[in-house]
Amino acid sequence: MKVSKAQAAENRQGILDAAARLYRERGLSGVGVADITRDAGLTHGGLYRHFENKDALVREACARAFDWSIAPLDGMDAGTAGLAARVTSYLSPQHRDHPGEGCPAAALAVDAARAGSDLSEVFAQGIERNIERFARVIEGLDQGDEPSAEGRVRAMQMLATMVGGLVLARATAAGRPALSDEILATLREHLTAQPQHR
Amino acid sequence: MKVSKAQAAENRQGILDAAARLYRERGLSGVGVADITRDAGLTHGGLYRHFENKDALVREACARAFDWSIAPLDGMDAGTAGLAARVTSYLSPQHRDHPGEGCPAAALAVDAARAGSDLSEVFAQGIERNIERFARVIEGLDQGDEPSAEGRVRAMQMLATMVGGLVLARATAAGRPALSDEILATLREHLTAQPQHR
DNA sequence: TGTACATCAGTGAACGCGCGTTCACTGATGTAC
DNA sequence: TGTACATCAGTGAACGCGCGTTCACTGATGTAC
Repeated sequence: MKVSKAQAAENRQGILDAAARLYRERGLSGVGVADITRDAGLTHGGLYRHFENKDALVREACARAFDWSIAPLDGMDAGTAGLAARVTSYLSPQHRDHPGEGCPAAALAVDAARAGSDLSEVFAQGIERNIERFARVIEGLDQGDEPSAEGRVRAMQMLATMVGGLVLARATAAGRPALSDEILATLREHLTAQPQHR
Repeated sequence: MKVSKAQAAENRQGILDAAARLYRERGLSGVGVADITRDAGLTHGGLYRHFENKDALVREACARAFDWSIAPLDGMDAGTAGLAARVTSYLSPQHRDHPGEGCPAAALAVDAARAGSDLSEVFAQGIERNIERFARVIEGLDQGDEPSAEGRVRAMQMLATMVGGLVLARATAAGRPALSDEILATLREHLTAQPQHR
């Protein structure tokens, strides 16, 4: 049956929410469209009233996941305290064990690299925004200010280490929990100490 | 028809070679067993004379990929020159564009995190070996020597940054080549300069 | 404000397809005598 | 060394299954009068 415009818009958001979470949890090829609509409380047939095909859904879901993961960086007070908190939470066992609500770059970047250039563009935007926001926080700048080249370099270093650390920690978590924890703890210490002596 | 024992062993190796390459190129769920045996010049039915199932093949192929990717570290002369060369080649556009012959951690760690604990154990072993070899090279030690705790920490930092950098560069390569190149160049510079002033 | 009707979000059966795995079969290999 | 035969690596058709997508249908919505 037909449904009110407001309800339809809500259903669309519900599908995107479910997709963003499930894709990060199980990967782009580990989730079927029926899994997603079922999770959103709908049946699979109606999906195509909202999205052209699975690829379009994936793109929107990834973009939404990046929006969510970047949002906390905007409201952050500049300086080392906020930065250290962000690093600590990023490299926490909680984040490692719950990719569904976590960083889309760490969860899906490898999948995105194998998909077409449309999805790569979404990731490039998300990663670029992450670099910019990180650079601003590192340098203690306001929203409008342009970060310096040095700040951008530092942001890339931190992001690469965080993403790589989380990826390695996740790959080893089931097989050798002690190694996984060691990786997280070591990098957490390194990255929260770095700002002072560099 | 039956085939000589030598030929059968050769075929088994051929299947593993093809699997190790194709899985790194397209991901664990992006390649079918028929793709692999076809690439090795065989048909799919005979696969199960060599491997119990797809999971067992994946595990052996990943272990083999780690063996290959770690081997160059053994013959390396200790010191910053060899280390810098390794970093430069790891974070090169060539490595980014040819995952099939590259680092299995960067190519498959996310897939491994979603698979069972058996595969995670393979990755934990491979990553642990990588950390140890890297720590030895950083500290200029021989094969038998145990690296120090500090060397191990430094190795984890370098590896995480390299893996994260390569993953981010790959995810952005198709959509924004300039950003992808910038990430590689920035991290290359950072990691090859670091040994002196730390 | 009421009424008639076109719209269209959502349903669920059906489709074609590719996957991992099985299995009866083939015929060269390698062993027993 | 020759011969007979059991072994088993490899073949290719077949299977059940889950996937993305399509489509005829339903009936509440929201518009036209």
